[in-house]
Amino acid sequence: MAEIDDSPPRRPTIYDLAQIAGTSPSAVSAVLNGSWKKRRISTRLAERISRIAEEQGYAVNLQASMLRRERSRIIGMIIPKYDNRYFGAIAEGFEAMARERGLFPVITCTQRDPALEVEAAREMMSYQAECLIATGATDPDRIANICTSAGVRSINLDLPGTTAPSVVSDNFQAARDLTRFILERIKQDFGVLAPLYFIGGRAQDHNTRERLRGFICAHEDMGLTVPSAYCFMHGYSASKTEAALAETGIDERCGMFINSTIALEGFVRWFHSLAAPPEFRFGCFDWDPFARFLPQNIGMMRQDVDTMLAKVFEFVEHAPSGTVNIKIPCIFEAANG
Amino acid sequence: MAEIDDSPPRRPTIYDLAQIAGTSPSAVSAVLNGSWKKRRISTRLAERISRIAEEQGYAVNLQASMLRRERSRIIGMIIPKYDNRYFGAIAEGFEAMARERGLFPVITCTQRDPALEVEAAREMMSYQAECLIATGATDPDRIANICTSAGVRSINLDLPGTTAPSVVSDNFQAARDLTRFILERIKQDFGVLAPLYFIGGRAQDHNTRERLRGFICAHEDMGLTVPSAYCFMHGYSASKTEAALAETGIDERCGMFINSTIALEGFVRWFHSLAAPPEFRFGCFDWDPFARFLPQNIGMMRQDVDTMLAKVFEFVEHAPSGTVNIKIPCIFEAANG
DNA sequence: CATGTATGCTCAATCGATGAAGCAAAATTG
DNA sequence: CAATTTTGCTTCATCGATTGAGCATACATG
Repeated sequence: MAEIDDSPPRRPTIYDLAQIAGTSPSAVSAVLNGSWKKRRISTRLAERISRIAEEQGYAVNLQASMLRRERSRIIGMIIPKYDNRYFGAIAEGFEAMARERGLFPVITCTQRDPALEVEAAREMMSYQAECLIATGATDPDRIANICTSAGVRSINLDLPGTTAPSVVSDNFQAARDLTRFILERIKQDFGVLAPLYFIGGRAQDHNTRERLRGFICAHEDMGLTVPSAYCFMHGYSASKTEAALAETGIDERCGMFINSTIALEGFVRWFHSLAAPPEFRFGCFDWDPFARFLPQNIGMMRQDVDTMLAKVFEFVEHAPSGTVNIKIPCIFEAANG
Repeated sequence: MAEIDDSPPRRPTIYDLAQIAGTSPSAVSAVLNGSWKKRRISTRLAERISRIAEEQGYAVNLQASMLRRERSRIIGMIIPKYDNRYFGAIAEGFEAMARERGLFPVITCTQRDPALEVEAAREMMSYQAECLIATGATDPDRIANICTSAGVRSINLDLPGTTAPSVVSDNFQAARDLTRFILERIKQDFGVLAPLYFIGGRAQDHNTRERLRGFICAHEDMGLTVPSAYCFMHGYSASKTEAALAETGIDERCGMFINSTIALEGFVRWFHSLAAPPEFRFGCFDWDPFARFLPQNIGMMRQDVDTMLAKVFEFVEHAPSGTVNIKIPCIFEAANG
């Protein structure tokens, strides 16, 4: 069948609209970007142009517009994963808050891969992002340097850096509180006061270190010492956590501090693979709506995403002077497990 | 303190690099975008320019580059939420597969808000996206029209439309299988063959309708009729599902088909709010690593995200002729609950 | 009626990268 | 050695929107 070449009704430009309206491209531009009042275009012409733009299905070419303008209004974010509620909430909240402020959010997920993080940061620079939020970056200062040398501001979220302002959870305090809660609970339920296991995270990771510090501190508060063999830090991986637990004999009737929901996935997989699942009590740093109801779960430490993002956007609007590292308290939620 | 104005080491352009290298902007451009072999630039000059670009921290201005080029290589996706594993996996997989193919993925989350969906689609057009994937759109044809009138291809994912090619789960078959599995299980565990409750989703929603059809069909297969009062479809909202369940008296020892993880959130909240939680068996359409281990959960129907995305990218590369609607089988995973 | 000012537009340069066309010098060929 | 080809670059128009400057015309003022 012979096709008629109606194929490329190419996206209309302001030149096309100007032609149709019998006016100049600059009038069209002014009308469509809202500067027409200031540029003394008559209401009559403005309405006509708007109507024609509508009819023609005109959409501004942001590439051209941003090239000419000084500001792109793009705000970038890199984030490790979308596989848990914490990062999911950060991504959703970030988009919503950016839009509220008339900014264009662009998020890229970097799989905790340092090379991808760097690549993504460079990509954001190329998009002329005005500001980049580095969430949970493996090397925040590296990202901050990339931004600085492009004249772009950056803010660290979740994991702090030393070059750019940072907004993180108060990991130490929250871990200390959660640990105390678990210790008290095993004493109450099992009648023993014994050290907990610490499961998940990376030993080099700032947040893990802070939480481990709070964990150990809460033990000391109660006169306990944590044997180093009680700490399982095999990265943010369910499978590695599961494998590590499977290799070790863990006593019945003890307590565990699970350092992330991803580690919790490994933990529950291991737990349910056991022929005779033992009695435990665990608490988890980070929140999940289903994990809440898992048997033996006694509480989750939920990070306060809304407050963290509010702080981030404060910094977006007024860059703080000097190196700041804001710590946001977490919200403890007793579980029903 | 008097600040020295070293402030704007403005982002260097190819003109700046050309100046430094004592060459022309087009040579710089050719070297930096890889077309220099073809444009007969000497290796010597190419190396010098590359070094200078490196030193100066040059990053191409994609706005300018894309304006000039014919192709943007941007591929857009709109997605409702990031609050469950299904959409999370889609987002992560989409980004990875797009990058593998040398495309720039841009994802926007639209909160199941039809107005936001339209706004986001228009924004993608303005970014000169070459293709838009509409995931779980409330009105896929609306989005497809916006794309078509901008000369952009679109593909529906998760929810089908009539104008653009669609890739969805085989909701009917998977719902039928899941329903049969639950029915058999309650017969085995409770010794009764009784209709199940259907919980979650929207009655107007295509996927819900298909699943309901499979649900009813599986009942008929076993000689059962589903009372209409057994269906609770209060949207994709945990709170509304919870509230609806709280208002109704549901018998002990029965089975339920939960139509999404978000409905499951409402269900478990309701369940755990009861003074004396009754004996149930439930299965859930969609998968979650923790929900898997919830007591009384007997199985989850996991959507095959990798296969769905593979199909989507097939369509991205070779647009299918005519209206196609590909149905991808789901993967049943028996639960340990 | 000359002068001033407000109105309603248009012109043209510009943002940074790209690539077709062109040009000079070097290398090859007959 | 003249003619041709190859090499290695540069020039310049272009993508679409923006915006400072400018230019008629209409209107108001002294």
